[in-house]
Amino acid sequence: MLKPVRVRYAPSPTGLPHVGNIRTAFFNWLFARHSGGKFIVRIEDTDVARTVHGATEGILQGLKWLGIDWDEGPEKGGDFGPYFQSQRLEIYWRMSAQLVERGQAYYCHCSSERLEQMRAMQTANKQPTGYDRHCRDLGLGAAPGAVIRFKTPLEGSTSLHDAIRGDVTFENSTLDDFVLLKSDGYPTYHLASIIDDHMMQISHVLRAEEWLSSTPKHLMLYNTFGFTPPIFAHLPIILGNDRSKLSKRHGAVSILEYEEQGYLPEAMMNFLALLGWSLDDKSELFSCDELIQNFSIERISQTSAIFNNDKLNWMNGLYMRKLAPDEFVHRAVPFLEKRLPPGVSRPLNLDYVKKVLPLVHERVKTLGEVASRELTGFFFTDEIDYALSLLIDKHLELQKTQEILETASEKLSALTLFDTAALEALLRPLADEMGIKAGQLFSTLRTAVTGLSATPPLFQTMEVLGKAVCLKRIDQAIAKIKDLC
RNA sequence: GGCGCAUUCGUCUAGAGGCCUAGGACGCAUCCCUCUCAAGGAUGAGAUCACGGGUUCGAAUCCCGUAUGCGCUACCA
Repeated sequence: MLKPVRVRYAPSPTGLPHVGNIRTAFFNWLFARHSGGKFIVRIEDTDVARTVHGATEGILQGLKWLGIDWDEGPEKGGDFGPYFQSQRLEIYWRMSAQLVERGQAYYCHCSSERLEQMRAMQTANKQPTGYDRHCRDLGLGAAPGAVIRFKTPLEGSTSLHDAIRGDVTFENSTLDDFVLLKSDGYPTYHLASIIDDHMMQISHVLRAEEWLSSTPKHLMLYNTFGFTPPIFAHLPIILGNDRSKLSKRHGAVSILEYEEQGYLPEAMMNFLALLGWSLDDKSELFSCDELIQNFSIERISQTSAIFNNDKLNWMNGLYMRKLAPDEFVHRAVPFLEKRLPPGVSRPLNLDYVKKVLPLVHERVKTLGEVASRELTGFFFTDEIDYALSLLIDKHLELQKTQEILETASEKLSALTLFDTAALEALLRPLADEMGIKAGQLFSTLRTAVTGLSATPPLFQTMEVLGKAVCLKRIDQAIAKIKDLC
């Protein structure tokens, strides 16, 4: 009979939720949802020294932001708790003591100094590093500073069948007597995860490839405890653009940073899914439901993937453009409120914002950009600042530019209805009348009114800015030219 | 040093012996659209499938070796 699917995401709270880490969580979640199983979150807070305050909250927030919910775990409980390993210490003590009693593990009194020296010697002699089993047969008892080590078989080999990589075999002789219980009373990953995975009835372990090498240790433990091991699937690692493991120096690595920058969770989800998984040779865009429906371990790739920010940006832009106008406004407003310069009065005028945002909707790659100086700054700040050279068309004289602005100002003031249609009807012929190209007129006005050379369409921009602001800025541009003379 | 995993366009990938003169996507280039920027449309450049041997009538696909990359080699996970 097939065991019900129960998978877990077991982060250790030692920092912000890394995208690679979250991707592992995501694949576990997809697999659980696809197969109607349970997704469990278990916090592996066994490294007291490296534990970062607030890290658990950050990890959970990252999951929530993406829409990854869990069936058992922190904030939720469940029938197999507690879901923090720091609250399960008695279990690990009992289990490791049991192994010592049975002669399958032993107390080791070696000091860290001795261990360091030993390792230094081994490295110097180009010997494989590893514990020399000094205490293995000494029959030592518990003592302050002692650890419990596993009695790794000296001979034979351990094989596993990985769902992604196939059969992998390790010679037992290459494995040392690893620590199960540390001297501070906390278990190592090896001990704790095996016990918990068993007790929580985990059916499949999908974890990052860096764990592949220690899987034989885990298998040995399953074996000596008499537990049935789960199915293992070791996921490819996510790399930075220089092919090394993705880390801080590659830029944003925390899922929370992406949230702050204004990436859409649905886009991030789609992008992450494609990092190590694919459906076929065509499909790229998947909704969450489609991912759940189509996900399978068999289609996970074996090769590590570089996190390609360009593609993420493209995909995010795509999802942004697919947002209904109202939805876009709804999601963008918080970013505007937060990121616009302090000089802009709050709360923002929502009616005005609703007119501005459609103009940048298809131009923006992230929600955060919505508040960028280049894109919308001129809509919100009173003063715009730009170099005079930007105002003067390459093919026009300073004098001519001034003339253009003055004429435009005059005509514009006479306009009663200041909307896109009226502006176009007025300005297009004006270029002809003045003997210049429409593009020259428009770009001169664009700079005067926005301070930028690239903006949304001029007439719409001017309509949103309004007659008063446009005239004021054109006059300021004229003054700017006069100042120079 | 030891052990393990991997190796298809710059990047993400399709490919499970003949459908591959290797397909898609991002990025890039050119053109179209156009008041600028985007968006959109079209076209194109870009991979002797890491290399070398086999197996086979036939290999990107199977086997072996080499190289390279990555991971592990902690009282970290």
